[in-house]
Amino acid sequence: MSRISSYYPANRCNNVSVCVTVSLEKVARRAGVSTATVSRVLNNAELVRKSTRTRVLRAIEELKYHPNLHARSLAGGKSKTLGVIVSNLENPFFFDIYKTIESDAHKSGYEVVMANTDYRPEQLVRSIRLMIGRRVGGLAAVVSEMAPDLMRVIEGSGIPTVFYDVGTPRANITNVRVNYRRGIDKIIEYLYGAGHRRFGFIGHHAILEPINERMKAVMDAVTRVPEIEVVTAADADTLDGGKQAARALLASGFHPTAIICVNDITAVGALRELRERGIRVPQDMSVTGFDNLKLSEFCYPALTTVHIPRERIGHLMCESLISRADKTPAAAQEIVIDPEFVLRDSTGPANRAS
Amino acid sequence: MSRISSYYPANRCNNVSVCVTVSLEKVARRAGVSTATVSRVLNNAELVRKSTRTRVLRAIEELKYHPNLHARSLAGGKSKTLGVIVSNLENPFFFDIYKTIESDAHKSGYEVVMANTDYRPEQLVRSIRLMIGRRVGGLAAVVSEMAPDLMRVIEGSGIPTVFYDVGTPRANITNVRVNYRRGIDKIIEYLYGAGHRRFGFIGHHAILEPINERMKAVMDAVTRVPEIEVVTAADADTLDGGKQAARALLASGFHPTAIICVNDITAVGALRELRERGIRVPQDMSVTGFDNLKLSEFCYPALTTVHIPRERIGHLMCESLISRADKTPAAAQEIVIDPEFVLRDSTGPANRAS
DNA sequence: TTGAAAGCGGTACCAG
DNA sequence: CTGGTACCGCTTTCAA
Repeated sequence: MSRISSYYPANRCNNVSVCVTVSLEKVARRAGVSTATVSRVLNNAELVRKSTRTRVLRAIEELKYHPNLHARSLAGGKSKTLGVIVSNLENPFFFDIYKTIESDAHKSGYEVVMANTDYRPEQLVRSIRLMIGRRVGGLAAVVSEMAPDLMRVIEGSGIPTVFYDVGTPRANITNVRVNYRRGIDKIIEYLYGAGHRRFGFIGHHAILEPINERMKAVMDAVTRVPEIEVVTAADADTLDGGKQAARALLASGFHPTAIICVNDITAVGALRELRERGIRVPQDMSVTGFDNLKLSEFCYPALTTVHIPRERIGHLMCESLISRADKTPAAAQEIVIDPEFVLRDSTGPANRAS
Repeated sequence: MSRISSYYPANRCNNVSVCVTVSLEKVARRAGVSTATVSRVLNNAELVRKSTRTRVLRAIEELKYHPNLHARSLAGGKSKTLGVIVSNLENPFFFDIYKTIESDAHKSGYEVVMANTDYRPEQLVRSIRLMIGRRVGGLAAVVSEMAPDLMRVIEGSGIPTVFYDVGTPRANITNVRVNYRRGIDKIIEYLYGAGHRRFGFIGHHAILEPINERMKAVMDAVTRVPEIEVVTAADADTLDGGKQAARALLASGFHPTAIICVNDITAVGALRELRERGIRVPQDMSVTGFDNLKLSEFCYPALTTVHIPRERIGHLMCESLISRADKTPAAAQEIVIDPEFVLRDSTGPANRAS
């Protein structure tokens, strides 16, 4: 139930439009100076006589003047704005990177505009166009999806860009990526050592393509060590998705002793499904995550996972952008990060009885 | 360790700047038409002869033309952009509302720009100025903090605005709020009925002010029922914050039988602290959350909490904005939502032994 | 130190 | 249907 009460009659809009269009010119007129002077006060305050400045400032105050940013960047030609595109801000993995970029950008006097794609390629394209249209000074794409000839569009725009996870280096495009294979290998190595031979792999739709590195790393392990068996399942990159995927996996008839999840979020979802079925972790089943989110310490049992340094990634991406945007010509490059294994409570020796 | 490899020498930037400034005019010239015609093709495609349009479209394609959105909104005067400001996007509570607004906005042809304040009033002010500067067509503020005379600035801007949680209705400002008191009362009522008399209350810094409704509701309960005792603690609105607050609470010497948390995130943090100390939930201690995040079902034990309909709130906020932005003059109003109690596994009878 | 004026890249109205 | 053109609000020479 909700209560709705009107506070103002619908037609009480008289004095609102007063301030609808306060332009530089009006401020100038009120202060008895030219628009150029007002502009100077707003920017290089030095070049204006103090008394004049005070007068202008007062006019700005009285008129509640807010400069039109569109006009500003149109006239100025420069941007001081970075665009950040992420696949799924709901997953703290992306949020942590986003937040670091934003924070660094602010420190350098940049504004940030964000776009979320929900892993949808059309949305990615849309967002890229939007960012180009806004003439951002740099573009960071933390996405797992890709769209045909997107790279060419970006290259054509000439905007300094940095991709995480996907894409290839180009003239104006730098790439940051994590060596997921190494991470997966470390997990399998550990589990194998603990006696596990039958693995379940839980991905999410965007990562399911056989081209994906994490997926491939798992499948390659099977090829390498014949005694290993793997069955995979995938659903959305959410808690629910992980739960559903686990359910599908367990319904397949295959009986893994360990479930390797593509990330911590889906792992927490899987934990829930196991708990509901009375399958104990790690006694009956081992579960691993990936990312080392804060949540992986707070869930129960705490997740064995692989640490991906999200802050470091954010710093690298932002720095790459700003250094190029500020005309310090740097080479486009590729940066690869090695992840580290983190042992917690969700894994243990294989339960041979099962 | 990370490997860094350069793919391109630093000075290979020759053909990049080719496309740096493709304007309407260049497209027009290439297509052999006027800028007005190109503009028409981009907007009211109907009014242009098909052959002409094809020619223009081809020129756009060849030049990789992307309209400058700043110029567009400057000339057009209108915005088709909504601003959304939130306190802490890291908390899914805010994200869920944000996502709903964004989705609804897109359906109505609006773009969305987001700003995160981290509960900092200065950041709130900064963000509001930014949104006004961008001349957004509507502004949604999902924030718990407030800054002096902020409401006046917004009212002065004339931008259709909707606040969640804070603020008061004005000429152009609508308010949506949840009756937190009712939610807290339901929790206390349930716990009291289960025999609990000594409560701990965990807030977060932004909510700690005694003016805050949730805080007050708890304190009022104490006044109403003399046998109830409450001790409060607060930290950040994060998993860690909840954990720290729980630790502080338990270190105070006071021995509650139930801990009421301001929201689910801090509750999950508190659960972790209790687990580390070997305090069983709910046998030794009951814990409640607030918000009914997805996470509250997936944590262990699943949280007893209060449901806040975040999607509904998002819909309401967005609709309020768009209806006003599209010149359907609607009254500014206040909308109050009643939350519902959700019983799960983190609460039980008071443990009289403790 | 300050003002006048030429754009920045579009939109939209008015003629043709 | 299409072209010419007057702005939109601000920055930035160039002169004064």
